[in-house]
Amino acid sequence: MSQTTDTRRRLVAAAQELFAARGVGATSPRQVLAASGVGQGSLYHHFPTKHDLTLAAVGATVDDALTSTLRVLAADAPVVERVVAYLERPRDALAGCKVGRLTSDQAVMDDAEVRTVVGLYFTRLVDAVARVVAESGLPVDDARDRAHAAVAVIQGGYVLARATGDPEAMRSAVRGFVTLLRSETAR
Amino acid sequence: MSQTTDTRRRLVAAAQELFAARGVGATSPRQVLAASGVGQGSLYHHFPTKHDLTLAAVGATVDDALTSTLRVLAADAPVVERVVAYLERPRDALAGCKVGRLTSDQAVMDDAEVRTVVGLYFTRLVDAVARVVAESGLPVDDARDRAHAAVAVIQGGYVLARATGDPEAMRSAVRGFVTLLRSETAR
DNA sequence: GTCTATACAACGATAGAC
DNA sequence: GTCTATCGTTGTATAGAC
Repeated sequence: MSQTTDTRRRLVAAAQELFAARGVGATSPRQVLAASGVGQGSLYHHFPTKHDLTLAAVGATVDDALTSTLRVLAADAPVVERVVAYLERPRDALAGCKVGRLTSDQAVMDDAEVRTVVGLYFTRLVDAVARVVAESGLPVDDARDRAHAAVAVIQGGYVLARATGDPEAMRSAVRGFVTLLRSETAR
Repeated sequence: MSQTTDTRRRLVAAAQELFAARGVGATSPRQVLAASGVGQGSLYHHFPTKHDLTLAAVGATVDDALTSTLRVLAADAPVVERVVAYLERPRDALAGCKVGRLTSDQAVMDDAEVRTVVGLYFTRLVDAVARVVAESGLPVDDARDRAHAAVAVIQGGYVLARATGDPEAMRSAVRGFVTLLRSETAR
């Protein structure tokens, strides 16, 4: 593995962490430098502008998140339980969703390319959940509505937990939704 | 009405608009000046620091939002329909929630006083929805879970709509949740 | 209370030596 | 590919006249 590649990775990894903790707009290239331990010249060699660094870091974060979520949804279990497994997955509620938080980050929304990457994450996530729900035999449109609601409960759970400073808010929202989901199935 | 009060109001109104459109961290005192038409000296006379201006503007936005939502929840209708009325309320989904978006705004989360105001908004909102749900006779804990889920669906709906650039994502999430809510009631 | 002018740090980015 | 030094701009805030 070349040194080039290694430096690049350290920069991207440092950017991913800082973006997750403080957002893109509130993170400066200088902070990424300090966190990664590389020099200023190196950063601008690998990533000429902040846009380039942001695209690489957000792209990596989106890939990681999608991969691990799709694995949970593909488990060998009844349809409802696979959706419930997604919903009840352990999460750092107070940290917020690494991807979802970017939708109110002006530095992201002002950058068409990065915004597209964030949009694709949610499109694919909702599609994956909808496919699972549709296995139950529910009409496709209804399955998509359920999928949107499920993903929204998680994203909103993050907002509630962060706003109140209480991770229990996320768990309460999930419990409320799962109860409704199961009560329907049990009918 | 004194000129002092009027200048103050124009500053707060301009700050509210800019904060709603671009967030607190991404809005500078200079932009507030330009939008309000007042001079630099005036701003710093009424609000010595950005913190002071932020607290006033966010406080006003929270008050407005809470007041109008509580009115919807107090309508004269069956319990489930009052919750549905809150859920189906017309919203500018692509703009995001003026309050919810602040939970991923670093300038807000770094300011303990402002953060508290945002937290209280959601605490009160969830409490209000939970009280309505509890009128149905559901145990209090279950009512609170439903309320958290309902508010989360809306907040998550904003995230989905903004991420995908499609307001239909919010409507789909709401439809999915309302269907589950009504199916339970109809049992 | 409001104005103009200014201070000082941090921002994103570039220059040019090695 | 990486370094140190520096650029021009904007951020938040202050000074002092009116």
